Order: sequence, then structure tokens, then C-alpha cells
Amino acid sequence: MAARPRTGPARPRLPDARQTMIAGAIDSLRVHGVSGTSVDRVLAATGAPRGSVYHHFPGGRTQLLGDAVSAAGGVMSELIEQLTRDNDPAQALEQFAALWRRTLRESDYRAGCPVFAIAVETTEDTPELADAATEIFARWHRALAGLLVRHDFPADRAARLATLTVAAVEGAIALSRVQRSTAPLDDAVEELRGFYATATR
Amino acid sequence: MAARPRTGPARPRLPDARQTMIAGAIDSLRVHGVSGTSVDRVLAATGAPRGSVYHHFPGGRTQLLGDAVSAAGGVMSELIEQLTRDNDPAQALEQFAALWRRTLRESDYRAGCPVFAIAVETTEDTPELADAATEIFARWHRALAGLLVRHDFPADRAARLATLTVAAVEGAIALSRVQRSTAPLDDAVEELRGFYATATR
DNA sequence: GTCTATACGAAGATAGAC
DNA sequence: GTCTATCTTCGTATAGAC
Repeated sequence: MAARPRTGPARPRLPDARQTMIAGAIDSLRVHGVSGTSVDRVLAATGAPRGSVYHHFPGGRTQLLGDAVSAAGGVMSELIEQLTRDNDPAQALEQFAALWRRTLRESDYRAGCPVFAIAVETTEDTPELADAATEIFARWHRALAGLLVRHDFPADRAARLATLTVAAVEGAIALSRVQRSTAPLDDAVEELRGFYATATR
Repeated sequence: MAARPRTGPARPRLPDARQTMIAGAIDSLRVHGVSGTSVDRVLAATGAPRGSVYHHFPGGRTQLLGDAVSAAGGVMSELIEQLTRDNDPAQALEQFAALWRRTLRESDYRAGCPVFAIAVETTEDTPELADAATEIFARWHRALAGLLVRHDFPADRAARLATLTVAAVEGAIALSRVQRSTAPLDDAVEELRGFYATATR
């Protein structure tokens, strides 16, 4: 990923304009999706001046979005890997769902998943985003399928069930957004957990 | 993409310019989402002239999108109601999935669900779209939950399982798009069908 | 009634002032 | 190195010609 193009020794970690813009882009991706995330919107949200974007992201809007997705995907992946390392399947799912319930409520049901935002839009001009999203989903799938295998699911069933879980949680988050209620997420997760418990292994 | 016969300078004045524009808007919603669906794009895809939009849709872009969602939602709802009337749960799901596999392949994994496109974007300027989408999802949920109840699921489990199904199918379609393969949809649906079969009633 | 021409603003990008 | 001013293109909408 893009390394710091600065010279000199250990630069102090200042509250970087670059990091701020990436955070703003992630927020916008969550709420407005890819097409809805304009440079203008990010600038308005962060208060950064216009030219700064092209100083920090020579590739312009495309690079800003790409870096935002990588950053968001990295953080979410680490979280999922931690949850799937320290819990059994039902617990991991429940903790993940709890975080999403909170995000939904705190954003007034406006914010969704920034990685999923890429999956629901075909953008001819930025195919690299699709590749990045695919990799991130694969990482989540790997973590979850591994957890299921460690809990005695056969590999093929674990793989399918991991896919179902990712699809269902992402889908339910979207339904919860439009319905302005966590009920779809709650219901989907409850059934999934029942599935984990009763599934033949 | 709307089929457009190129028969010289004079386009055949076909069924209805209005219907053609709605169809074009639906196609664009499927591929590019709400923010990505501009009037320009619909015009380019349909070959309709600029002013026609505001003649047929005095409410402009907002009305065009609203009518497109209503039309698409109506067609899809009738299909789902038919499938859930004439089949058992596993069959209905399989037939619905088969249609989506076909759509994914034929669109080269570019087209998704036009109603779901609304659920994944928060658009402050068009809240009526969210309401329309909510109603359509409710209609699908009703049809599916009813089918499950008729197949001996208790009402509360049927309701949750219907939510899980809608969320999982929509989520899996998106994953299939970005992954350019029907595998996510196939896997999610196979697990769901197993769930239908083994679930305690 | 259909379409062309255009006004007006938003958005991506760049040049150059400080 | 940061920001402002500006170019260009795209997008929504309207006026008005035919």
C-alpha cells in the first residue's frame, strides 16, 4: 500500500490531513456509496481545502476511494479475525452483530458497510475497487470458515455457511437501514445462530 | 441495457417513450445504484431526447426513479408471490435463485436488484424511495413467511426465517457480482435450503 | 406533443499564488 | 508545501422552436 512519501527519520504522527480525508471518505462510502462519494463531499465533511486532495492523493478521487477501502477493510478484517479467534461461532456472530446494531443506531440508520458499498455498484471507471473488495470479503470468509471448521463443521459445509453468514449479515444491515430498525439484523442473526447450533456436523 | 434497433436516423416510435425510460432507469439502478443513475445515463441508454423526461416525468429525476422502483418492485413482487404460491419453500427458493443466476450471467455480473440498490444508499433528497423499498421488501417478506407457515413453521420462526432468506439472497447477489461468479449465491442458497429442511417446526 | 438549445450549478482536476 | 482561483465536463432543469 502507499507508503509515506516523506524523507527523514521517524516522523511524528501528527493528526494527518491525509488520514482525516481517508476517514471522511470511509464515512461517505458507508452512507452514500461509491457514486455518491464525491471529492466535494469529503472536503465539506473534513474541512480540507480543495487542492489538498491532489497533493495527498495524486491519483485523485479514484486513489482516495481505493485507499479508503483498504483502510476500512483492514480494520474490519482485524476485528473479525480477533472475534473468530477468541469466540465460538455463535458468540463471534453475536458480538459482530452487536457492533453493527450500535453503528446503525448511532448513525440514525444512515451508515452501512463501506466494503459492501462496492459490491452493490458496478463502476466501470474503478475496477480496482472491486478487486480490493473481493480480497477483503475473502479474508472475512477465511476467518469465519476456519472458526467453523475448528468447531467440527466439515470443510465444505463450513465454507458454504461462512458465505451464507457474510451475505446474510450484509444483506440484513441494508434491510435494517432502509427500515430504520435493527429488527432485520436481529432476526437474521438469531436464525443464523440457531443454524450454527442445530446444523449436522 | 435497453435493446435499441439501429434502423437509420429515424428511430421507430415504439410502444411508449415513458415505458422505455422507466425500463432504462431500472437497468441503470440495477447496475449503477441510485446515485449512479443520472438522467443523462438513462437518456444515453434509451436514445430518448432530453426534454422528454420532463414531459413524461414532471417531477424530474426523482419521479423517474420513483416510478422505476415501483414498476420493478411490482414485477418482482408478483413473481415472488407466484413462486411462493405454487411451490414448497425449497423449490421456490431454488427457482428464484435460478432466475438470479441467469441475470448475473447474462449481465456479465453487472446487474443486481434495483430495490436493494435503494437500501444500501442513504439519499437525503429522495426519502420517498426508501419508503417504497420498505413496502416492497415487506411484500416479499409476507409472501415468503406465509409459505413457511403453510409448511408448518410457527409464525415467529417463519417471520425470522423469511427475513434471513431475503437478506441472504440479496447479500449473496452482491457478493456474486463483485466476485464475478454465482458461487456465493449457490452456496448461500444451498445452506438455506438445508436450513428449511432440517429446521425444527 | 417532440425535440433542440441552453441556463445554471456541481464535480473532477489543475495552475499557480502565497 | 498549502490553499485559492479557475478550467472543463457532467448533470438537472427549462425555454421555446418546430
